[in-house]
Amino acid sequence: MSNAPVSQVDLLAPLNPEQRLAVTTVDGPLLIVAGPGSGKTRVLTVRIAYLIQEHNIAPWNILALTFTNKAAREMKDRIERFVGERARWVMMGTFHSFSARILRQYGGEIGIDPNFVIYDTADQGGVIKSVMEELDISTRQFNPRAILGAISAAKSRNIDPDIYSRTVGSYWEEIVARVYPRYQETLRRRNALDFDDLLTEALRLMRESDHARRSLQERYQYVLVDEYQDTNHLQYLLVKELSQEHRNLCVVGDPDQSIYGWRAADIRNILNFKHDYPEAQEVHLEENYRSTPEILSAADAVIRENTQRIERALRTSRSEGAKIVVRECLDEYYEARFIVEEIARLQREAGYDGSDIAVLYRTNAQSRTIEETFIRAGIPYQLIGGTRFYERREIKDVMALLRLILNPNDTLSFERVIDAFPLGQGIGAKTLADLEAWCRINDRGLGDALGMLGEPGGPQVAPRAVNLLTDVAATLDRLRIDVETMPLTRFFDHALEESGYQEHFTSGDPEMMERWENLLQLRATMEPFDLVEDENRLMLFLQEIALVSDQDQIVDDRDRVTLITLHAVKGLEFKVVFITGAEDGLIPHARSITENPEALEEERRLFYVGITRAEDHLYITHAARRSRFGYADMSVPSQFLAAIPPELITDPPLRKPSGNQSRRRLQPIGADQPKETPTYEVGQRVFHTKFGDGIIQAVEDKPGDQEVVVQFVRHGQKRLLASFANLTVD
DNA sequence: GCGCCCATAATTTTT
DNA sequence: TTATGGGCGC
Repeated sequence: MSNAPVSQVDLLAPLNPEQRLAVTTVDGPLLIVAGPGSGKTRVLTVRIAYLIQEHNIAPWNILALTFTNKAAREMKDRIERFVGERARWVMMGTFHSFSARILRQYGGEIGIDPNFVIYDTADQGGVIKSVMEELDISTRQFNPRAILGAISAAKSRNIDPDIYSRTVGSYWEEIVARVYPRYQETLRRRNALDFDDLLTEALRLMRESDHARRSLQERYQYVLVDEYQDTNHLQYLLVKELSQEHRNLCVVGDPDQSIYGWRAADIRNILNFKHDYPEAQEVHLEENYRSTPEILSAADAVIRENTQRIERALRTSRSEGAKIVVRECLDEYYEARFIVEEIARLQREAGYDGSDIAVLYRTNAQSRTIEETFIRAGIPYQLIGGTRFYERREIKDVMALLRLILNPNDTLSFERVIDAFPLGQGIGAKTLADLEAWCRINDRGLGDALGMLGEPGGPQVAPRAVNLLTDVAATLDRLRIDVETMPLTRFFDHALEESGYQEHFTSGDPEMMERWENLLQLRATMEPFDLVEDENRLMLFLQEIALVSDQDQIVDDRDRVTLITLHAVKGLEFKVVFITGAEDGLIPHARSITENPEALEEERRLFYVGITRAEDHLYITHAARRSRFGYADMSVPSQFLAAIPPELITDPPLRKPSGNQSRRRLQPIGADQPKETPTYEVGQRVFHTKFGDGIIQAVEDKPGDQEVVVQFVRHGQKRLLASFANLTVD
């Protein structure tokens, strides 16, 4: 790409007046309230290009914080199209990856070893459990996950263990107050930071290191924050610190799309922006380029029910489209089949690709039935989130080894390696507990413990264990030297060999072969790092893995339908969207119905986010009966559905007043499942709501269904699935 | 120290 | 219905 300057006119030409204002209001704090589909990403990218191009701001003086790394990457690509390679120097990333970056760079100034590892939720759970054990708190009586949640909530509000212990008001909080400080100490000894720590420590860095604060504040002349409605208090404080010097802070968000209150996102950050920055200007983007009027009106009708919001009027630039299909299904299997059949029809009749379609659900558990049905029907899909790739056992094992090589104090990874690798044969829980006890008493890391084995003052373990551990330590030390000299993928092979892990995969057992395939996939993600000359390539690799978001894992594949939660789908758009499980108890989730009204409003916003992802077609399905833990439970349609004006919803399937019962009619709850599909025969005269009158040319039996070929009077020949075609026999 | 078996809890949502 | 974890025997 050439660096030929693009004129201001070119940059701004495709923008509407509101968008233009959002781009050209350059100095001072700016709040952009961007409705769904209002071209927010375009505004952000043009704004950055504009700063570089028209205001001669150096790219490295611009910081843009996004919600996912994928969003950052895409924005960078788009900026590059405007300003060329210079775009690479814009600092872009998520709050977490940016924080990790500045901590690696300046962390030493506040006592953080730059080789820290990042602990994910599962790692955190492990630490909590071991701390609870140490404190003799029963993990059966107190749910470790709940304790972790309480600690995380405290951290997100910048409440440290000291402050927390002073505000304890219940027995439960007392338990948390005992675990919290020990948890933090354990992480520190292990040179590990959890997700929240990345933010708390980055903030501490800004506050406690004059050098870091000055460097960063001076550097970032322009700070942009996307999805501002979902930032938490820490992120708010961090942004405030970063933008202090130049005060060119531009935040973009939509209060109606705030859906992360449960993880301490504070909607007040955006609502109070003008209060916090009195000189701030405000621009609203209200023209929607994404959805049909039907979809936008439905979304608007739903969100209007919320009381805690700022009224606004969204406009659509699109012309009328299809009505919204709201469909009751007998149970989740019928729901999945309905989706499968409708997708087949859309692809056949409207030419949509799989990648134009998304199926949304409230809980990951719902994806299973849908997946199974898709597999049987041969519909390619990609599942986002759920049981994640990096949570598979073999992946976690190998990652533990890699992390241990980077950070000798990572006890958690060490324990996993000892348990899972032939290398650790003969070393048991007792020995590991002894090591940990020594670390705790002496306030030293695992690396020291292994180094002082057998020495006076060293860890007290059985003599046999000393020998075994010495061998392990020696192997790890050798690997730490090897990693310096080998490309990462070669090191991967080498480490698996040396640690004996490779042995698991020589049997030819199909399950093990599948696990091996997964490992090869992990190896493949390392390949780009082979080109990295930086001696920190292992660290960079591990960090990238630790901070991938669900959305980051989406691949571009024309054929594949996306299966994704309502939360993870934020910021994305699809031509066709199915919102499934629109039942009370799921959306809104049972947990939020009983809680405070604010939780219910957040659920409604979540539903709103789902609706507004759709461009052309929106389907909302709900089941009359759904199984939970193997029991079938009756469900009622989501209370949110009532808000959608009936005229936006398709008429119920056409039925003749007499005679042939339409098989599409919902069976009364509790009735037997309809076993037979109505049978169509060649030569029958039929009526289709869209194609009109026709005559059946051919019938092909399918499992549980029929495929019919119909010659329509006005629309020619169509091949239709009987269960979907909405055919009425004359 | 290791492996098997049975009881029991679990499903909100994620960086 | 599935995943985990504790208990127990070797």
